[in-house]
Amino acid sequence: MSDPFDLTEPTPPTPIAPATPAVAHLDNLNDTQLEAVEAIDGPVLVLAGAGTGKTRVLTTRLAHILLQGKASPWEILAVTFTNRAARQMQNRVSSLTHRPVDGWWIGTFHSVAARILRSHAEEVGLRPNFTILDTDDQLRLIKQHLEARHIDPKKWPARRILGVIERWKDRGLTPDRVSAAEGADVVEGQVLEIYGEYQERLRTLNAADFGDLLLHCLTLFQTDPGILKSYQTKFRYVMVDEYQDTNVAQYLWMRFLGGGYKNVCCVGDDDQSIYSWRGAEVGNILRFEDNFPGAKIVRLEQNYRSTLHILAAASGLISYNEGRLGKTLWTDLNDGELVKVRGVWDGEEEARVTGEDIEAYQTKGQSLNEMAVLVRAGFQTREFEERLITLGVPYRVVGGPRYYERREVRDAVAYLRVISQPADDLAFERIVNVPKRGLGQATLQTIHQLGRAEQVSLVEAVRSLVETDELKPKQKSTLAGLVEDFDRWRDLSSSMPPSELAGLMLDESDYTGMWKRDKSIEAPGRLDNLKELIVALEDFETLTEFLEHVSLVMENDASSSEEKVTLMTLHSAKGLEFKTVFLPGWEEGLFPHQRSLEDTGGGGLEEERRLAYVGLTRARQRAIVSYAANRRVYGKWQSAIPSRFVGELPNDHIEEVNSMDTFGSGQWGGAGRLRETKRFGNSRSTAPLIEDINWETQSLAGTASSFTIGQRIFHQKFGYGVVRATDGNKLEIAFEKAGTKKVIDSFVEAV
DNA sequence: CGAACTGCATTTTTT
DNA sequence: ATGCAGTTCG
Repeated sequence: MSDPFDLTEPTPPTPIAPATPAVAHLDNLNDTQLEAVEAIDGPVLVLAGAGTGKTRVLTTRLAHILLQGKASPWEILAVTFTNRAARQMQNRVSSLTHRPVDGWWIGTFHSVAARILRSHAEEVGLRPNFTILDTDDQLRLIKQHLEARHIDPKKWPARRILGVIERWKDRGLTPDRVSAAEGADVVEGQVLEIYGEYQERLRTLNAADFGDLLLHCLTLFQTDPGILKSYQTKFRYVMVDEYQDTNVAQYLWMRFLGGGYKNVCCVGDDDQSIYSWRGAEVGNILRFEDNFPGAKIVRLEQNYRSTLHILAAASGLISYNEGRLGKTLWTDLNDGELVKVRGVWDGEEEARVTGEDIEAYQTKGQSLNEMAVLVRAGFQTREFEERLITLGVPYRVVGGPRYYERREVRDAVAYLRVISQPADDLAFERIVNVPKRGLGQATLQTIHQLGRAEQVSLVEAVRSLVETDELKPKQKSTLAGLVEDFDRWRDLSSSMPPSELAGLMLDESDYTGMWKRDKSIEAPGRLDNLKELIVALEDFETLTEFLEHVSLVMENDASSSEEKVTLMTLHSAKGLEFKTVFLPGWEEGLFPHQRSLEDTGGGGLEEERRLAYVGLTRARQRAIVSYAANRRVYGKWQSAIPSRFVGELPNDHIEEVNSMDTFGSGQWGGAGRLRETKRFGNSRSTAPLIEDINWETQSLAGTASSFTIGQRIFHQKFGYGVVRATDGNKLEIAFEKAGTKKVIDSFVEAV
């Protein structure tokens, strides 16, 4: 089958003929899974409950289509939300079909949309090498517009404005399609105008934000039926993962693309819809049958992940939600352990007891990799981190700042962007005075003015400015030199591989020099990141290619082989599973979170409940829910009552664990509880006595928290080592015997 | 121009 | 408690 319009495709390989008519890939599927896999024609909705083998169905189905010779790899579109999911699907389909993934259309919504858009950029007013902006860039742009309109940024934070605009984009609304009444209450009704200006500005910058990748595709499909048709003819099969998380724009997008053959298959679980706050529309999955008449619905209800008590607890909880499509999960597995529910005195005790549990399970032979602490909000990981550090239990926190969001990486990328695309004002602004070149606000203002007046990019404005006497001599010569550098680097870019160019540019611009001179503790790490970036660049032939990779795909796989407990939010835990799952902080106000109750009314609570459901269903063998009677929130102590979700867990499947029993102190009664708690507190306990003693010990030992990188130290448990990094009172130490660990400084002595 | 200061908000996150 | 952003001072 030829592919008339897409010239970028590799030579079409011969369609896959089933090597043998055997269908080995269908072995090991249960009846409903098989039904879903074999239903390849017409619209299909697979309602896949947690742990029911969703990924397996999706990948097997794709492989099945290929192996049946129903379509060639480039005729199937499969979209996911995350790169991780996309990669997983690629790998599994590739191994099922024994074929490389080249030229397949398996990717995230955004990467596929970008791929389509690059081929037709001109149709929506962009050039093919357009830049993809990230949140930081977006905010800076919005701020500029707010400033121009003299809007008080305190009253109307850029975040808020951007939020409104993004929700419009999520709904597939370009500025001209937003009804005038909308946003009337935001910035005195000016948001819509700002949205329009913002979009215009993006075009001038030859840039698109993430939302645009989809939105521009929609425009393209609507305005050019020929192009739409060509894609509709191309994609014989369309598959969508995590359908409950799609927003309206994504729904429209995939409906366009699947509109030719109407062989669309969406997989999802309405009970795991937890992203409405970023525009996901549960209605997409709830209304699938209306949107795709004649759709076949397959329910996957056999759970292979969790033991009965966990599953029953989760099912009981989620049954409090209304408006579900409804599934009855069941399992073959044994009853397993009851879900433990533990009340504790405060957050510190919660962390301490959890830490003890983790050590106990580890002693019993369970891998730390199989344990996770899942929290509602990011700041909650802190207490657990501190506890695990004192215990010397390795952990990793998922969801910190991403690699490409780090300052040095963004700066370096900005340099590349200026080279690749001189019209990229945002990149230019970012690095014009980094490293410090004595070009401040005033200078920038002048450049901006001219740029606006002449309708040219900032770099162009600078070119004219240095011909005049508008600037002070010093700034003038600096800018002239800078533009010269840019030009020289750009010339080199045609003859030099990107990685080499980047190295040269970062050196010549004195960017690396800046960090080498920096004496702060982060500086060495930043230089490492820059080196990493240059290594990453080696995989790319062109700058454009690399920049797309950075904005859409790149991530930090700080994958160490050492076993670690995982700390992360419930949101980022979706799709994962662990033998043992700790679910702390089940208190009213924290979980369900106060904001979710206020903002979205009833819908907010249900989404929180789904989040709880997601949390429980991550557990294969045991789940431990806990709540504290007291918790410090923003530095203030607050008392809390157990989450309503605790009460919604069915009694038959839980056991209440009194944490005090752990210490055989049950006989102490009420007042004793408090004392007991404090007595077992660690050095950070609020009990005055303990704190005083520790201060004294510290000063006597002479171990102030002034360790420096490279310093040699001794630790009671791990022996000798060298300080690798510091973070407040936390130290990262490379021990001679025990490997690299994080420890608290008071446990370490200088030698 | 850059460094220190003050005020203020502070769920969840991918691309 | 803490960080970040915007403002003020040298």
